[in-house]
Amino acid sequence: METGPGPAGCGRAADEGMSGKLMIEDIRRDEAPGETHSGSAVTGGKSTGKTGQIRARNKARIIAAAEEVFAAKGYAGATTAEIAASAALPKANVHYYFSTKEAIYRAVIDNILDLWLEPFQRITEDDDPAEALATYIRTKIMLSRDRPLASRIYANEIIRGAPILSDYLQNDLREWVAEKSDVLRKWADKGLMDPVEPAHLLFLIWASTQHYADFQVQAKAVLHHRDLTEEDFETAVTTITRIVLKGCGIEVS
Amino acid sequence: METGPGPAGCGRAADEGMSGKLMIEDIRRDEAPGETHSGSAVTGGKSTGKTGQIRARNKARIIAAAEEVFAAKGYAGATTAEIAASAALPKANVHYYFSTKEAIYRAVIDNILDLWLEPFQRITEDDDPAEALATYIRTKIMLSRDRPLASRIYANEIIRGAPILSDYLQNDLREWVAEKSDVLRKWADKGLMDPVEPAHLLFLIWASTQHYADFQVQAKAVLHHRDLTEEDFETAVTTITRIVLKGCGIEVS
DNA sequence: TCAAATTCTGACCATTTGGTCAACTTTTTA
DNA sequence: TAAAAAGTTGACCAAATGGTCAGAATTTGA
Repeated sequence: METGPGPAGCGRAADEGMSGKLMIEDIRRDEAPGETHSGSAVTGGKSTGKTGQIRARNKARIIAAAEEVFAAKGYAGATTAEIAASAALPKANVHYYFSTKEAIYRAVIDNILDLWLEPFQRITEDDDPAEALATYIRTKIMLSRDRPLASRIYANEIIRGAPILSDYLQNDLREWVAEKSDVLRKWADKGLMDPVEPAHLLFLIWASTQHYADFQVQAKAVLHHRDLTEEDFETAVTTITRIVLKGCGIEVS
Repeated sequence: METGPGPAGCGRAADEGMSGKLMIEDIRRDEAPGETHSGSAVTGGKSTGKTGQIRARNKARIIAAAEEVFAAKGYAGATTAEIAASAALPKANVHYYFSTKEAIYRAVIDNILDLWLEPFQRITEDDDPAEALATYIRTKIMLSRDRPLASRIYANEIIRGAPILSDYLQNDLREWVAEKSDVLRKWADKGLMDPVEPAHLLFLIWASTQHYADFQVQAKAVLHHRDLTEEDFETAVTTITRIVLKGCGIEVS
């Protein structure tokens, strides 16, 4: 029997001060011994207080290292030893900051979520559809370019059935999609675009943009055997944007 | 150090008679003891000859069971014990047919590849763009509906960097995409569609159709908490088809 | 400056896991 | 029908892995 991250549950974290940037309930749970410092897992960076300096720095290092390992090997395939090695820390030291492998994983995922929804939030009814969608698509592609590991980890989590993100999917994401769907419907009502099934349009955009991170080796192999270039990403933006806008009957002003 | 499937290499299999349906080089490699029977791993099914009856049946059972486990847990997360349990066979019996976990995995992947490229091959220059693309999109969505596990395993393999499929990506897939790109360009030349970057268009179609298998829990959570219905898939087909065709400036006759 | 708090780490351990094996049973073949 | 071939399986093993811990080293605060 797999020991993996228990099927959701996500006990609310009553822990550290986590700069409340995030409305999403904090996935984080059991950390290490005496957590009494300031600054979030990574965001905090150089933190403010004098204490927790080392702590914040090391946790960030571990999370960064873990991101690489989890992205390449998946949850089960990642070993704490490899994460430790990648962070250039003794394994026991890693366990000083994160009591379990799952805790590391949660921290990594937690870290990714802001990144994921922020560009999404910016779309509002008053925006110009063409510009709003174009910007959204571009932002998503750039995220695939700049944070491919984050994208892969997210993809992996969802493919596995979202063992620790099911709460997030069913609450936060669901709600936000409902909101944005409203926006899209309003645009359609105003005659600014065709009445396209909103959620499915969003799926199409997510899928086709994240593809460049998740399926990077495939794109690479198919396009020219070499690493994707700036130009590739630019072409991706152009192609997807054009198809989506024209496909939805959106006039480009 | 991970023991995972070695980075490609894919030694050509000189083994069993594999009904040569597939041009793709057989991934399969080390099987069990005395392989001298007929019928492919699964396709063969009830096979023809008298011998190999049990063998074919059991291998198919193991592969089917393994598909479930690999899809849910990923390569590393899957255990031979769980695969055996899922196939309702003793672990030692599984190892009688497949000497290693990697061998099982290769058989599973091998089995998926036909499935993957067959609908793709049907697109030719003489087809009507609208109809050809519509059919392709529909077929892909139906594949996501009917074989979600296969899709997830493939996605997982690519996300991990295609450790055993890199040969396939760089040869077969690459070549086929080049061919189909030609078709798309010809269509554009004939004025049947806009000159869209072919490979990126294909990426968009692949990504947005496979999304319904790979990100099924997400789609489920976002749409209505329940399993995707026939109608959901139908809406997906309609939405994607409309956007792609209109977006590429393809007239629907 | 010195005690308390925090951080660091090598050694260690229980469990899991992929894989082996020899004895046994069933099926095939002649 | 009997020997050969194929299939079955419980018991076992070495390696890998997540996690613990006690003591040493360093940093912090008064």
